Amino acid sequence: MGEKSAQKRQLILERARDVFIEKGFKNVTMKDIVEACEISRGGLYLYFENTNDVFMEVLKLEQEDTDDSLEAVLSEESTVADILTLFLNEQKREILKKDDTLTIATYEFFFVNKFSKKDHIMRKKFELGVKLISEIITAGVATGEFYCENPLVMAMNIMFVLEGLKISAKTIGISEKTVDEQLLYLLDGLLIEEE
Amino acid sequence: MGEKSAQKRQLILERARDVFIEKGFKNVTMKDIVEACEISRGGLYLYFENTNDVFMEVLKLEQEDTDDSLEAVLSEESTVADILTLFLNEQKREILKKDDTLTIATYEFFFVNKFSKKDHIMRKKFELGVKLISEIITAGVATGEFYCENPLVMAMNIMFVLEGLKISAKTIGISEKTVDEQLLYLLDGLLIEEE
Amino acid sequence: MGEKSAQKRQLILERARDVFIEKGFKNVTMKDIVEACEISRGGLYLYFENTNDVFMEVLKLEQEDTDDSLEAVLSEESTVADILTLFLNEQKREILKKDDTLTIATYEFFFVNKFSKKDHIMRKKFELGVKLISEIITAGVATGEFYCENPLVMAMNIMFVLEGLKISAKTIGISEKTVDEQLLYLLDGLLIEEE
Amino acid sequence: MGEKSAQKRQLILERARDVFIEKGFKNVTMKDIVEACEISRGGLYLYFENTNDVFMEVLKLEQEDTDDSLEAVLSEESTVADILTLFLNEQKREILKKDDTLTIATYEFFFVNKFSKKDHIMRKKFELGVKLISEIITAGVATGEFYCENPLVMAMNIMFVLEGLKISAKTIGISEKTVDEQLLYLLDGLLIEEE
DNA sequence: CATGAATGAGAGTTCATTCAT
DNA sequence: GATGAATGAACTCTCATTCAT
Repeated sequence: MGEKSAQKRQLILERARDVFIEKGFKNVTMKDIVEACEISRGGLYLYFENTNDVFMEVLKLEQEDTDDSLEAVLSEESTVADILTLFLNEQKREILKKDDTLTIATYEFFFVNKFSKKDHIMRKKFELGVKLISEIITAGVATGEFYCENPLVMAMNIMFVLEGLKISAKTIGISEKTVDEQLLYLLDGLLIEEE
Repeated sequence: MGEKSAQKRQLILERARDVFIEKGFKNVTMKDIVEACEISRGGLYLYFENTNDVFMEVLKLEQEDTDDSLEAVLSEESTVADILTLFLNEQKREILKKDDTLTIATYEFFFVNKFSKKDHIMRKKFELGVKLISEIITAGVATGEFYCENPLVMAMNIMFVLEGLKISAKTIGISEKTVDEQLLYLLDGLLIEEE
Repeated sequence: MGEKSAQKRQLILERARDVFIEKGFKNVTMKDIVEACEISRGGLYLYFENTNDVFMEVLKLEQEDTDDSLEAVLSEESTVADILTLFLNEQKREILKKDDTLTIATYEFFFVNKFSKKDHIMRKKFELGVKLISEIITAGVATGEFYCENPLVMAMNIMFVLEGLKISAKTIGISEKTVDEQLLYLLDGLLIEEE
Repeated sequence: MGEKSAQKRQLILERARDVFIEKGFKNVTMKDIVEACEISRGGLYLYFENTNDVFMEVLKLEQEDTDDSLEAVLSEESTVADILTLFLNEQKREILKKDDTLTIATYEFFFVNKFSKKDHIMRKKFELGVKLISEIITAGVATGEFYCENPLVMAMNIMFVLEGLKISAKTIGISEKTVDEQLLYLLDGLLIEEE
């Protein structure tokens, strides 16, 4: 694929991303993407086989961006409590974001498409989150900022709560207050109680 | 609608339930339901307007069943810890159930269909769970079995974890061990630590 | 058919008439009529085979009413010019009536259904009109009120103008002023010019 | 839409015209047109949205043809009486044409579809007729061939008679003799009576 | 007579996918 | 590579009509 094609591919993915954000995954047709890209009907098929294919690639790009922003968080020097707060705030933003998320599309996609653990982008993201949090916790325990008996289980717990908040936000709806309450509750569970 | 029609309606809902379990929500067409029910194309429309309509009714039935089984749990006399364990085990079963859940269909349905808080079946179910758990906790605190500063927030926390486990089971996959770990973690957070 | 059935039949025709007025002929389904009559689906078929059948009967009733009102016009003693004016005003009302006419339904019906001259209700109505007008003209000529060389051709001419106005009102739309202008023009063609 | 598509569009309109002539407007389905054109079900939708859309375009083409033939009539040099006769004969032909007219379809179409005066093709055609006739009359009055006090009203009168004849031909049926009689009557009303 | 559930044909419409240019 | 016309499968939905009760 030449330089030019790569550019076109990129363009398609950007436009397709908007479509998935707007309509979720299952509601998006190849026609929708074609129209959003101002490309020819047959043209799209030169780059992607079907909406699954397109969405996978959109997701990969997305992941790269997330990784970058994660790194940014970690590169800042601060106390572990601060880092965790930063991370949780980032999550809060994503949970409450209304019209600019691939969340719904992503869920819909992985309901239907099954992958091996190795190739499972969503799973990887989850595991990365667990790893990050457990490392923060471990570090916090070391500095005496946190108290935690089993950092891994706790990290997973935090991730499940976040996941629970995310899906609830997209289904039953959730207030900012509730999110704050929950994040605070998580943090409180870690902090050494000062008596 | 006479007695007989009511029976047929019931039959349709049962068969439709199976279809939704198998295919989720978005993938189900009126044709699918017609075929599962061995009725005529037009026949289905005598009872339901569209798949939304059918699914709503399936969900209502489902809810009634859940309510009944919840009552069963509560009617048994036992310690609050036992009741909570019972409840969590029930949830565990639902989380790990493979091919007999409306979970995916339900998520798909509520991604797309928005309701007022009042009419939101899924939300009601969530709130019922919160209420149940917080009552158990409060009771447990009274008997001295549990320790908890804010039962409501904790109850919500438990529900979000459960929700997180449920969605994760249907997307990234989850092992029984992980579920057990998390449920135990929740329970541990409540029990008075014996030193 | 017993007394009771005759009543029901009558009711159906009245309700069906409203439906035809509202929707024309081609747009009306048996279902529409059933719903307007609050009768059972199969019930309608006990009285009428199809919408054609229903409409024919509606039209017959309608015709009887028209005949009665025509008679009323003629029974009043007055000059022929007055009678003609009365008749034309009656026509004007029908031409300009907006939402209470079978006009469109009637046209639609006779576009599709062909009858022998003998059974052609619409044709009979036309011929009745011609007969009436030509008699009035002849009478007017006798009294010296009118001038006319060929009353029959003129009567037909008047009927065609009326027909033209009626169809135009329902297709391209027509103002009251235009109708008045035309009716006056017709009358003027008959009156002896006073110099 | 390229050259080729334009050709196909044209083909569709021609075939569709035949269908409308045969079945009127309301009876024609997209399927009918598809079958008449030997294209695929979806193919037709590339060019037209629905039967309304198709019919509108058929009508526009038709109108262009009429305009051309009108011009032809006017370009011939002759007395105004001759021109009027020519015009009326053209109308006569259209009134009596049996199986090659869009008349019924057109009426059915405009019964149901309402337009603003500006966009009303049928109305425009009517107004064009009025204009043409009134110009002929005015010219005739100038040359002394005709006598007429109000050319516009008379022109409209002639158009309404023609309209009445047309609709009557399609509903109650009408003989050539009757048409001739009426056209002669119209002409006589214009000619200076030689005493 | 009367009901209304049930059937099945048929119309509308949308798209994934192909293919000649 | 790129285009976009064309196809045909699949779905939704509506009714005329029948028939057991």
